[in-house]
Amino acid sequence: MLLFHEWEGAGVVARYELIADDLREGILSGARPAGSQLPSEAELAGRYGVARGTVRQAVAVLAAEGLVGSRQGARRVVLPSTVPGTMPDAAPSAAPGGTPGAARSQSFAELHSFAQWARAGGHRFGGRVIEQRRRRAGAAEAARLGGGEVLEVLRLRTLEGEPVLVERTVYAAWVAPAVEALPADCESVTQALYDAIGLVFAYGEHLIDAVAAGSQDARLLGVRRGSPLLRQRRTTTTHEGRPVESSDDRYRAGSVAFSIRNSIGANPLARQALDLRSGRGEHMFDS
Amino acid sequence: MLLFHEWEGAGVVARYELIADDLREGILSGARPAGSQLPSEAELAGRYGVARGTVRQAVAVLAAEGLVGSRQGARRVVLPSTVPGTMPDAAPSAAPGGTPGAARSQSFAELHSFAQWARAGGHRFGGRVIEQRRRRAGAAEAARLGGGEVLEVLRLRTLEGEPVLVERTVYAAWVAPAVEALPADCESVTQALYDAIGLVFAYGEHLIDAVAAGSQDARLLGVRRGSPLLRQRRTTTTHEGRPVESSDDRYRAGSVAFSIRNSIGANPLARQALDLRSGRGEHMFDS
DNA sequence: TAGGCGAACTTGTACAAACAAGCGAGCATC
DNA sequence: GATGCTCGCTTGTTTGTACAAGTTCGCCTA
Repeated sequence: MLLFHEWEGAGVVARYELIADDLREGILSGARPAGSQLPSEAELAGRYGVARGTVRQAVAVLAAEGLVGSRQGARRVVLPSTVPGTMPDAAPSAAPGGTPGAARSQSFAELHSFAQWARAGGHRFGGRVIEQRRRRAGAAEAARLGGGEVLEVLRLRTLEGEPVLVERTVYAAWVAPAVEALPADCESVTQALYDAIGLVFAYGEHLIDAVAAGSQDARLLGVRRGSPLLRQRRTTTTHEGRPVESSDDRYRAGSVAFSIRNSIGANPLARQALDLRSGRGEHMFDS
Repeated sequence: MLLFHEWEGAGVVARYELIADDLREGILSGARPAGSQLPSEAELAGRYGVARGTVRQAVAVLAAEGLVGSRQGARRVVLPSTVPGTMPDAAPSAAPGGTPGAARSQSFAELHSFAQWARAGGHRFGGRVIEQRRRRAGAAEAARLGGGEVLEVLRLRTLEGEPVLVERTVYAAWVAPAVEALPADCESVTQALYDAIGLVFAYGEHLIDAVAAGSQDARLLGVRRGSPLLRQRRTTTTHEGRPVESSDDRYRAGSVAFSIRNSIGANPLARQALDLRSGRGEHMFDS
C-alpha cells in the first residue's frame, strides 16, 4: 500500500502514475489474483486521498495495458495472464534488473530498441555493424524519410551469445552524420543518439510478418536458407513527426516473440492483408 | 466539420467519440495532412461547443491510435502514415464496406475474428471445419481455460479464394456445446456465438512469432513443408475475465501482416524472449 | 548578428460536482 | 421454486476551474 507521505518530494511523477504503479505491483505480485475485483473508484479515491478523476486515470493506464477489465456498472476485474513463460514463475514483483512499475514506460522502448529491451529483461546481448554505406534515397524511401542521401546500416545482434536478429536500417539524411559517428559495436543506438544529439524516437509504425531467410540472413543467423524468420518493419519519427529511420528487422524463429494484450475497447494492433499478386513490390534491401 | 445539430438525437454515442470520429476523418481524408498541427484544445472546445476535458478525451483516442502526437507545451501534430500498402492509395475516407471512423472499435474484432476483419476490409473469404473432437484438458490447458472436457477444432480459412490460415482452437468446456451446434462452414464463429448465447470476446492476449510449416500445415495451405508461417497464439476471455478459448493460428507468409502504431507514452505491444534451449516445451497440438 | 530573456500560448495534472447508464443482489410476486 | 422488478452500487460522460510545466516566438541586449 502506498502511503501519502511517500509522495512528499516525489515531485515530478504524476500521482495517477504512482497509483497505477501501486495497483500494478499488487496485480503482478499476486496480491490481487486474476479474477479478483478491484476496489471501487470511490474507495480507491478515499484510500489514496485523491479525487475520483485521478483514480480513473490510474486504472485507465492498467486497462490500456490489458491488466484489468472494465464494464460500466460492474466492478473492475483483474484479467488472467496466460502468456507462456510468464505463467510458471509468478515472480514476486522483484524482476531482475528492472524497477517494478517501469513496464509501461518501457514498452515502447522495448519494441523499438533491442538493447533497452534486452537489458530490461536481464539478458546478455551484443551487436555489431556488418556493413554501412550512404546512397541516394529511392522513391518510396524519399516519401517515408524525406529525400537526400540516406544511410544504410546492416547490424547483427546477439542474445545470450547467439545471433538472433539481422537489422537493416535506413536513416534519414539529417541523422546520418550522428549515426556514422557511432562506434561499430555500439550497444544501444537509441541511447547513443539521445546522448549525442538529444534525439528521441517518439512514434513508430510497425508491420509484422514472416519471411523465409535469404542467403545473407541465413549466413548471419546461422540457419538454413529458407528457414522461417519473424520480420518487423518499422518507421520511426520524432516528437514533431519528423521521420528518423526505417528498418527491416528479422528474428530467428524461436528466439523472440511479440506479445500484446488487448481489449474490445481500444488497441492499436490490427491485421493487414498483403497483396498476393505483386510479390515483386519494392524491397528495402535486395540482399 | 461536425455541426451541433447533428448531435441532437444521436443519443447513445458519446460526444468525445463523435469529435474523435470527425477529427479522424479529417486526418484520413487528407484534409489534415501529416505534419500539420491540430487546433488547440481551447479552439476545438469552442468550435464543437464542449468543455476542454471532452476535447482531451477525443484527442486521447486519436493519440492511442497513433494518428496524432502530443507533447506538453506544443501543438498536437498529425503523424505520418507510412505502412506499405496504405501509402499509395490515400483513399478519400470512403473505405469499401466500412463506415468511416469505425477503425478503432473494429481493431479488436479485427485482431480476433478473421471473418469480421476480412469483411471490414472488403475481402472475399471463406472457411470450414476440417476436424473437431472433444478431449480432456491437459495441465496447461486446464490452467488457461479451466478444467473439464475441452473442444478442439481445426479450421482452414481462405482469402480471395486462396487458403491463408490454419486455425487450431481449443474451447473451454462451458462454450463447447454452443460451438458444436454451429455448422461446419460457419463464416464467423465470433458472430454466431454472440447471436446464440450472447458471448462476447472482450479481452485477448496474443503471442506472435514465426514457425516452419508442419506437414499438416503445408498440405492445408498448399505450401512446402518447412516454409515460413506467421503464427498468432491467443487466449481470449469474456468481460468478466472468464477464459473462452485458446488458439494457434498460422498464416501463410505473404498473405497477412500485423500492423501497429505506437507512441513513447503508451502501448501494449512488447517483445518477449523465448527459451532457446527447451524446444520440446508444451505444444497445443503436435500435428 | 548572436544570444538571452520573457510573455503568451498550449498541453498536462488535479479537483469538485452532477447526471447517465449498466450491473447485481435482494425482494416481492406468481 | 421461478420470474420479474426495484434499488443501491459502480462505472461512464461532461462541465468548470485552477495551477503546473513545457514550447514557441518575438524582443531586447550585448
